[in-house]
Amino acid sequence: MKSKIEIPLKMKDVLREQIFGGSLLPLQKLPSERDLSDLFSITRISVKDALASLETEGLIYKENRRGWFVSPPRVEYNPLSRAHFHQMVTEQQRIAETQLINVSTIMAPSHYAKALALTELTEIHVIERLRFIDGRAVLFVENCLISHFFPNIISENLTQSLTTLYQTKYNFTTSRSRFDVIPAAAPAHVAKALNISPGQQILKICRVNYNQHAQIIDCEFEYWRPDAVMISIDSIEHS
Amino acid sequence: MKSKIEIPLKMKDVLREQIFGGSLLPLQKLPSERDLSDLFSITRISVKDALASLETEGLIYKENRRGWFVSPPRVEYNPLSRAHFHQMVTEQQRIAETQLINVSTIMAPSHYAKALALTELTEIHVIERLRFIDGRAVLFVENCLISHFFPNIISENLTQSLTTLYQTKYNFTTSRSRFDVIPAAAPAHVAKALNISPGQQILKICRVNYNQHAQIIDCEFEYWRPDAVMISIDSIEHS
DNA sequence: TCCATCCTTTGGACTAGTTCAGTGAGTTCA
DNA sequence: TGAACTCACTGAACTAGTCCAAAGGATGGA
Repeated sequence: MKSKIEIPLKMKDVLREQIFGGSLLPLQKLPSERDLSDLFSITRISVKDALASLETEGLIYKENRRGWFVSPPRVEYNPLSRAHFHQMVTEQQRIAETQLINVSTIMAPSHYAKALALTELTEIHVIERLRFIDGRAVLFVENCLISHFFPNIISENLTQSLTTLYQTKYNFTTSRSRFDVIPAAAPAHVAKALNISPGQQILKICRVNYNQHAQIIDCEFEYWRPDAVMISIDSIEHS
Repeated sequence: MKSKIEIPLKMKDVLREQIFGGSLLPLQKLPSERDLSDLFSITRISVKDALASLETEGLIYKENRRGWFVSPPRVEYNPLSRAHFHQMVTEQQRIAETQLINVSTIMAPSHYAKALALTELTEIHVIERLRFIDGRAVLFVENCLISHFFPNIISENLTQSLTTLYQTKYNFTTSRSRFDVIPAAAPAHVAKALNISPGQQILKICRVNYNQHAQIIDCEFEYWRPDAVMISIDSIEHS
């Protein structure tokens, strides 16, 4: 009975073809899982498997209890470049937005203390922001600033680039940065902000920035929707 | 009826605890899906969901029709560093092996031609290799060399570092490299070599290397098991 | 000793349903 | 006009099974 393995393959192929062929456009909604299961005469579990598979290919993405959508092209992101988010996105003819989610001032818990190489209790500001490309939430960012380096920063406009703020208001330039890229699962608070299910696959980037005096001044945790980005680095740009 | 959502969560929590607690050691096999479904009194579909979720956390991995295993710690990988695979792995107190899968000499098909910036029909060597860490296949690599730069290279020992070979035999040093990191799905030939199911999530790295005369001499496609690696880059190392 | 063959175990890929909980559009009402 | 409410629709999370194909250990014969 060949049909058992061929029908779900066919559904994947049909959708893939329509996406590449342009019948389904970026950000467009796919039919519901129930409708697809009727259309292709397969069970919803098979539909879900096929959709999940197209998702890991980066062709489609889902929003919690809203449905499945066609992924727009990836943005190219160079974590070593000085360009900030809005600049990078605009250069690629896309539209960037930033939304401030939360700001808090706390004593650094262990995972932040470790990233910042803190050896004693230190006060930090945690700034949580959500970033959009073409109206779609693709990136959740947590910035952790060692608070004594940045007096009164929390009363500034925190929707703009923090790097610019460091430079203009505190006279800090980023002389060095270190970062790790890790395929990971979305923590609950990130999943909520990005409107994905907790535990879903995301791309995590941990950055540590040093100022011109070789001091660690802040670190950043970025959580990207995995279909939205590609990391792109050229060694010639910083040699 | 709370039990419906709590039991699968419990299974995830139990396994996670045992992994972090050390009751389940790296490379150790988990009970079969059927056994887990009996042990926790949930269906195999729920077991599969929970296991898939632990997989995206990077805690476990599977091998085709063999079972689920506990993931060893990630290796740190700096694609910009000159260190080759064996050196990098050994420095991290792990054991590296390389296995030659296939070597062929062909006219560059479009996806290779694009990466190599070729404008006309050009002959290339394609070297496919499988890399192991602590006995586990974690990385599939395709190297594409523009053949006129490397006369007779295919009769060399291709299990060693190609970069070293470029230097000692052809007097080429890598002066610049460009690379992209993309969360992607495993193509069929990669899935087969890594013994994962086709379409499973992997981390793809595309590298292009330039020699000291600023010529593109080869490119490389790396396909990593996503739980096996973290990309780690420090801007100070190349400034 | 070696090698082919069998047989058990494994995940892979399905069918056919149910219940639950957010989303969001449309309706109601002060 | 605008805020609150309703309700159909969505994916999320399950249950309970079936059949298939590859992997690999056990078996047995040359």
